[in-house]
Amino acid sequence: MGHDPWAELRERAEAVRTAIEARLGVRTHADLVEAPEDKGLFSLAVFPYAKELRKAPPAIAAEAALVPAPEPFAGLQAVGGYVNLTAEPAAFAAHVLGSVASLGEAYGSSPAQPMRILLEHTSTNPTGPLHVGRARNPILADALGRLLKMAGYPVTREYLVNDVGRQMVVQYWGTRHLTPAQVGPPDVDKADYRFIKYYQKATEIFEHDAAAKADVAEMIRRFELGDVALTKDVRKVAEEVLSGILASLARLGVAFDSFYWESDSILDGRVQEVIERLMPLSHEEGGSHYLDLSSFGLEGDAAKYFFVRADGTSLYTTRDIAYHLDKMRRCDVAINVLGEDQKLTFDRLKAAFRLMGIEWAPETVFYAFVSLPEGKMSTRRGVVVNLDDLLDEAVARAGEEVAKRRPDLSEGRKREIAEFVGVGAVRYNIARVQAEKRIVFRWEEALNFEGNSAPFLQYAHARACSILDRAGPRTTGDPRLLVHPQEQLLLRRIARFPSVVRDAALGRRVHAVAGYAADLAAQFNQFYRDCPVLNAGSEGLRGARVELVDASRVVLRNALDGLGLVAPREM
RNA sequence: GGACCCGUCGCCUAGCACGGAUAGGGCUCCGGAUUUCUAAUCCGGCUGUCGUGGGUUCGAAUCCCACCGGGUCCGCCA
Repeated sequence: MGHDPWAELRERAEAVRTAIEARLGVRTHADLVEAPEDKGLFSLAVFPYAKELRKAPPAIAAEAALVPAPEPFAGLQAVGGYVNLTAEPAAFAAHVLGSVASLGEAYGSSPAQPMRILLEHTSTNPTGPLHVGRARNPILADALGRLLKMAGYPVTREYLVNDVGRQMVVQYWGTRHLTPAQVGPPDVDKADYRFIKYYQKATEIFEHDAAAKADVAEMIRRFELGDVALTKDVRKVAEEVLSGILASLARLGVAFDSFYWESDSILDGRVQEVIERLMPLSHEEGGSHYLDLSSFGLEGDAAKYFFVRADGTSLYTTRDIAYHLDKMRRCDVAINVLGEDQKLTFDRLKAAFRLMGIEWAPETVFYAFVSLPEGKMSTRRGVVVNLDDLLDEAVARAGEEVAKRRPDLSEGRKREIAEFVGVGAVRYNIARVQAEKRIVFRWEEALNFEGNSAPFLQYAHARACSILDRAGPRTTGDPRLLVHPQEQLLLRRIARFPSVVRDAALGRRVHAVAGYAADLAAQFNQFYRDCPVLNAGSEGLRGARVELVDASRVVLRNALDGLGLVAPREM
């Protein structure tokens, strides 16, 4: 029994299609599609054959329906201009549950693939706390990483730490010249909140203090000319802030396998190597150098890719190239998850690679921004919702719900449930939307606990666990008894899971799994309503339903896990 | 100005790369369901010019063209 029952069914259905086309004697090819649920598993629209056969589609469908169909199909039905391939319910149930049983807890995952994937995401500048606008990056990317792993690919999740540049130096200058009293108390006693106060105060001071401004300008100059001690000191500040950011991400369930520090690439000479390599390809303008990318579909300023200033110092573009050359050595496929504001930047990077004669290029997944009803989030204008605030609020709200629903539980247990419900609600609400669609952040939507939400999925999982707890030791059931319409609909969803995961991973479409999971949970709830498990009519049916609930539990758990959500035993 | 992205019930959203059967969900609102496995559930009802106009096709939310509205970018910043 294979790992992917749906793919196997589709393969058999494709063979039926081939047989139909042979019987009709057509050269025209028609596509097999998944059928509407009340019409079978797959269906074939015969309209494309009509022209070649010069016959009416219903007549063609009737002729096509005479072709025999293999197990577990029941046969072909002609309906108008369509031929539908229906499943024989008992055989279908046995087929699906057999597949699940063969993989057990790992059902949904595909065989290991050799292609190494390096997934870079978040990589937000280590100057302060993460806000909700940026939080879409880790939520989306972490789920993508989980789904890729489930689809069989070895994935390394990497954070590019930009501990280089003027912004970092300004912040460092603040920590050296300003006192905690001057910058004021942070909103939260956490490194990312503490250090951003220095950055904010420093930029404020430069507006009216010319001496201070000159001082930091001098520091930036020293930094850019390669002052090693200064570079290392600045990095220490970045490390502190990063620890705060990582703590927030950890609460979301997001972790990294590696970190790439930009300062390292400068100190160990990798950036200098890139400059030397680009020089022969470059044009010079006032002592600085750039690549001309105008033959790659770029126009105007966008076509001038400056990589070294007149004083010989590097630009972020140079370090970007150094970074991606390094990445290229460490993986087969590099995926970067980025805000849509980075689109042109990456077009330029890819063009630069081609100019260098490099065939390889990183792949990009872009997402649109999360904005507030009043407009764009802006740290400078103070119009932001920090990720930590959102999580705190979500968990507090979840806590109220738990207190209402489960007064029987201990305080500690209630807190645990509130945590995964609140955090899950936030993750799900962002993961469920197509990346390229912009999201307007509204509290009432982000904290939705019913309908299409994480708690809805988690609840279905807890329900399944509860039934299994009460069911006691497993008895052998007969899967061929699972012919109730709700059972068949549930089995159909379970069957599709491995394909859904693979398609989502390969298409980099995380939201597809969110939609699938919600659909699965809804169907499980309908099955729950119509099909008693513990009090099923016979031992054989009871055993089979217990097995179906267990299969549902595995799929719900793995779907939740793929989205980075906790699958609770109770809530 | 140019490039790229988005535009589907009152609100949010799926479907669009591979065109097919009455365009699925969720929220809101109204009305129901609990001697049975967790009611964060389920059922019923209301709600749609798929931005607009053309084109291709037996068939268009889906493909093509134009336009409208919104977003993002076009630094020797990162």
